Amino acid sequence: MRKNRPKYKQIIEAAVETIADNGYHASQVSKIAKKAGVADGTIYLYFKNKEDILVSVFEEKMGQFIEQIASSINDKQNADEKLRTLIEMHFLQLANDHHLAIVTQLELRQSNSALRMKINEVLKPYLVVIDDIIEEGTEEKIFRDDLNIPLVRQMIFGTLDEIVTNWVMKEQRYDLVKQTSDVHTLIINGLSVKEIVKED
Amino acid sequence: MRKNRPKYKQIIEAAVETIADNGYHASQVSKIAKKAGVADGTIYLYFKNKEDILVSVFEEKMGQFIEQIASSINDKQNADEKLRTLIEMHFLQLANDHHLAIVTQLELRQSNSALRMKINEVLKPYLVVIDDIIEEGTEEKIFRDDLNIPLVRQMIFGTLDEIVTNWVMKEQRYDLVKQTSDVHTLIINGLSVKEIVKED
Amino acid sequence: MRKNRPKYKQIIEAAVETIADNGYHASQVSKIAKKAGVADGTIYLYFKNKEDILVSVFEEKMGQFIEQIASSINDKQNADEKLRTLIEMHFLQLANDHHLAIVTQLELRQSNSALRMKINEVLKPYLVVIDDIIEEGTEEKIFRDDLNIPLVRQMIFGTLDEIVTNWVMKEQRYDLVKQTSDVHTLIINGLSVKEIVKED
Amino acid sequence: MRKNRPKYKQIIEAAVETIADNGYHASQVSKIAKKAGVADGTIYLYFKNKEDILVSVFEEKMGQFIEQIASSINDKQNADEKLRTLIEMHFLQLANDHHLAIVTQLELRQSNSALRMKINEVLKPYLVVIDDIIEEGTEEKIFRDDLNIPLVRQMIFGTLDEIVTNWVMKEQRYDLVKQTSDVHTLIINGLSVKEIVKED
DNA sequence: TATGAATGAGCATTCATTCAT
DNA sequence: AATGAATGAATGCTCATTCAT
Repeated sequence: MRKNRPKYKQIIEAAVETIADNGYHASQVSKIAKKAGVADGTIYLYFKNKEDILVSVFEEKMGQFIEQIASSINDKQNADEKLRTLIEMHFLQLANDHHLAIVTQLELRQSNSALRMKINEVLKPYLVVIDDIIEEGTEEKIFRDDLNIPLVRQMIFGTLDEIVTNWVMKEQRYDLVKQTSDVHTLIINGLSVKEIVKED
Repeated sequence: MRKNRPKYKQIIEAAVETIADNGYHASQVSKIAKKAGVADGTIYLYFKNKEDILVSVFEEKMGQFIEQIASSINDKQNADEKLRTLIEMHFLQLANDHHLAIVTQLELRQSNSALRMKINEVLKPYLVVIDDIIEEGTEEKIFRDDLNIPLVRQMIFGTLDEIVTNWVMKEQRYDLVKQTSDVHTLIINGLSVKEIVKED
Repeated sequence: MRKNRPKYKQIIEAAVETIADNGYHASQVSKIAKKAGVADGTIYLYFKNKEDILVSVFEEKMGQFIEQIASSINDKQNADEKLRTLIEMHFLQLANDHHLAIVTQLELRQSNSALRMKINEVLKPYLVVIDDIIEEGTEEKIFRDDLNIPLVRQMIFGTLDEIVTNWVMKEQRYDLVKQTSDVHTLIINGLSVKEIVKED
Repeated sequence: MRKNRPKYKQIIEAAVETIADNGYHASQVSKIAKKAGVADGTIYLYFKNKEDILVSVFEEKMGQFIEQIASSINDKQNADEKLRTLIEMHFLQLANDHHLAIVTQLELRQSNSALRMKINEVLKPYLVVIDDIIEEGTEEKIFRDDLNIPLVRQMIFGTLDEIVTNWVMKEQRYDLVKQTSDVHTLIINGLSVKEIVKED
């Protein structure tokens, strides 16, 4: 299988680096090939075309990303803990791979709609993970039972995504992972003053 | 001032339509010129280059967008009402202008990072409006006083943005404005079950 | 009309020269543009694509070629004279334009089938001219009345074409036009010994 | 000798089929190798390069073609009969091998001039056969004694070639061999009305 | 102001050929 | 003898921008 051959991974890694360093539009196939240490033509033994490289980058990296999160969540006891872990792992993984963060948050968004449709497909399993947590929380009576699940999912994903994008655009100058707790609280409790409510 | 000359607005409108109809990458300067009813060269009497057209589109349209929201908020009594109004107006304006929604949520994101930085500049006044609401809510003791304001702003903006993008990608098949209340509740109260707390 | 603008003809001439000098496959668009003294992009203001340049070369040159022959034939008195004139003009014109001879006899034949179909279309009027002569000769009782016209036309065209091609491949080292009379006699009388018949 | 090894012939046959099915330009070496059931690299154990494959195709096929004609002619009594047989065999063989007809009349002509020079070399023995018939006819006083032999040969070959090419381009929809008699008469007697001559 | 013809830099992809196994 | 993965040179076309009119 082509995906197991060493050059496949070499090219994927080279693509991430090239895009992170030069930006999406300046990442010619020849540049990726050079960084991967293969000939231009070799690229086409492993990928159908340039778009296929980019989709594969996303598939490989996001596949790991999502698996990592899914497995970290597995041994958590309740939806609240799972949500906290999801946030933390989301931040942690991108904080640990600066190249990947730049590529996913900034560069790959410049792709045309066809490519972005494919990227959305790759993201679907992540959205399912989020949906499952919401449902579990509702069953555990930790979350409200009248939640509009797609909407909640969009809130969670939109929040995390925007936070990471801001962090990347601020050139990653602060600690992303440290925000986990605040973000978790915001999503769970919202802006309102709970204590006031409790004191009723 | 160039912005008051009739052709300036003609070109801006032509750009929005062209991008909405053809997509970002298929919107050549010549196509925009044709739709605006001017010669290609004329474009360059009003705009420095193609990027300048796109930034100006965003400035003009977002300027109105933000003003509209800011003025709607003005006569609301408290931060909670203001936030609800902001959400509603955000949704309402994009729901009322399909072209604009496609352009801002999908097409303009395909621009390179340099252009996106400039677009972020244009968005700043909107972010200030959000920040002000958060501060006001804190002062009114409606919101918690330990809120991390940039984080909250990112949550609010990221949530709204993601919701609108999903709606555009689902081809605007459902009523966006009807989601206002749910989104407002989510942001104010989060996912947690308040009633249990109240029943203490 | 684009065909009357001076650059159109410049490019056509440059294409003929370039192909004659470098051969069909080594005639890049950029080379043609350079010889025409225009930018590469200018080519595409006058021609749809590379194939369109080549078809146009053939159309222009063959158009003149055929017209020249047709008009020379006009004032000839009978089919025999017309045939002789056709042969002479066919040879004369190619003998007078070495570049054109190389291009039509050798280089343009390397084009793919799609292009050659179009080239055949351009040749059709020439074939009609030949057919008309054959019919006229039959009516004048100069030619036999049982002639298979398409076959005769193929004989005449095939003969002339093969003779010119041989001459081009022999690097045009002998006088092509001088062959007119021999060729004419061959086509009119064939190989057989007429005198024997006459002696009856 | 390489030509006797079984893979040599396999590759030749695969090349003819591939070219007939896909056209000259779409007949990559890898496609020929696949159809021949050998690895790409194996081709280069039997042929110097791609051009060598094509020349060899022509050599093999034309060798048989010419031999067939030469031997059929052998037992004919006079030049007239020999010429008729040559025409008939030329048509018959191509009519019997549609693949070969397409390859020789259309596809192989798309090769560059260098290859066509080599192909012409292969054809030389055929031209000699034609020359011999002409000379014999002259000696037998069947043909005129003032014939320009190269010219006559070009007429004969050009005529046959053009007729076959037309037949292939008309998708071989009529009976080529049935034309033998007409073509023979045309070449021997030309267009002219013999009876007029006789009346002298 | 306005025009629009002209410019020319930039790049994904194919495929004949090689060579380590 | 045979393989087939790897190579890398080579090119048509687009489109943002300019500038003579």
